[in-house]
Amino acid sequence: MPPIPKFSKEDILNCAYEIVKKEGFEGLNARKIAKVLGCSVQPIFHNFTSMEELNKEVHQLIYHKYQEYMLSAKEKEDNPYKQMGLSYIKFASDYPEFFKILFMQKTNLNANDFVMTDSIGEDVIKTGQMVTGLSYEEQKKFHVKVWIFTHGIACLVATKTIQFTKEEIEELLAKSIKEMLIGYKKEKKNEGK
Amino acid sequence: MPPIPKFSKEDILNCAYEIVKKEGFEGLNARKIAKVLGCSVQPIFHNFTSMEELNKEVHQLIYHKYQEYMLSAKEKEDNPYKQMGLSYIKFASDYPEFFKILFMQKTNLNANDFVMTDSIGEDVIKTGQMVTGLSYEEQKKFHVKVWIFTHGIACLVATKTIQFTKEEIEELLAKSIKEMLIGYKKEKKNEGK
DNA sequence: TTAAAATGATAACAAGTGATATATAACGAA
DNA sequence: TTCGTTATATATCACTTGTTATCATTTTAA
Repeated sequence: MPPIPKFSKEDILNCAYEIVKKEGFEGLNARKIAKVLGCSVQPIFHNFTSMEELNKEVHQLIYHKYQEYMLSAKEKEDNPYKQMGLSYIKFASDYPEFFKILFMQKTNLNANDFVMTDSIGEDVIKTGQMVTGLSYEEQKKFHVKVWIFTHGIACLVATKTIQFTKEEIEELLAKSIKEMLIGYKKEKKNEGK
Repeated sequence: MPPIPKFSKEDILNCAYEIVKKEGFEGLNARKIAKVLGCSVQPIFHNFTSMEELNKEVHQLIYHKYQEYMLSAKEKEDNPYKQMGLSYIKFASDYPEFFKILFMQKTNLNANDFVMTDSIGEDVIKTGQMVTGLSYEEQKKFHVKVWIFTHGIACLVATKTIQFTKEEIEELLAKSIKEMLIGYKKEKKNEGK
């Protein structure tokens, strides 16, 4: 009995997602979605009870995109630990607005979602151990330092403060981690004395 | 002939500064300033041609506050290079909203203001050399890595993703830089071979 | 063909914000 | 004291954005 919908919930979500990708949530509002889709605001408020609800669903899409990047890295044959850092930075480079939303605008909330927390699962530490040869506890400590460094690069990339090529970043990260590991081991040895 | 002004330009600027300190520019508008000062919006638009102009002046105050932190570090007797990193992080901790405004929200503009650029003056490199004993060119390269790490911590502090004590941060930074330096030197030696 | 159902367009309301027109009052020079 | 100057309050306009009321239209079961 009802007419065939012209604008599905998915259409609207995708449209909103693209807007946020370019302009962040600041650039998102009901009328802009409508304009891009070529409709009125009605289909939006038909499919979502409020803009807040729509924002939440877009936020989930963004988080899924992030997870996609990190999962693909984890599954790589060649040094998945290193790949995760590179993926984190690549995400910041490919989707700077998303990166800012997820990791640069929080104040208190969602501490659980942080890369440090959600990437520090047993498997990540073990993956790291394969590279470093450190004990589990040592790897945990070292991991924090590596992630701080990686996060630093990613933040600079997301804000376009530095504009390194993929190759430059790869070299910078690889070299730095290597050096950090050498220093870490050396200092550990000294402590033992 | 004119009545004595009740609300000076300075009053208004200070009030705006305090609001931005707590809530960022998102929380700043003419009516809120007026409410806090206990006046109408007239004194504001009397002293400033537009909110945009007021925002710019607040932005300058914020940048001055940042410079204050960095200058005080530079002047310290004890390891000014290390103090600069700590000051950068302390600024992020004391004024998270200011830090976000200056270093976490840029897209293209103000690349000149970046810590990497404006802290990489000759004196900073030389200050660093006193600690590391590296050559000028080497110190420059090493400096970038140290600042990326420092920036990483500062970003995490500003977003309250990590809530380390001053002592924990001091130890983390000092240890990490020490390790990075050891690794850097070691790798340099290997390259020489 | 008709009617129920609900999609979508139009228009409008409400709240928030920048900005301004107007009136008032304070202040000091004359 | 009077008057010109101008700081301030009040009220208002303009615009943006979330949201909704109203109505026309579409679609299909009967």
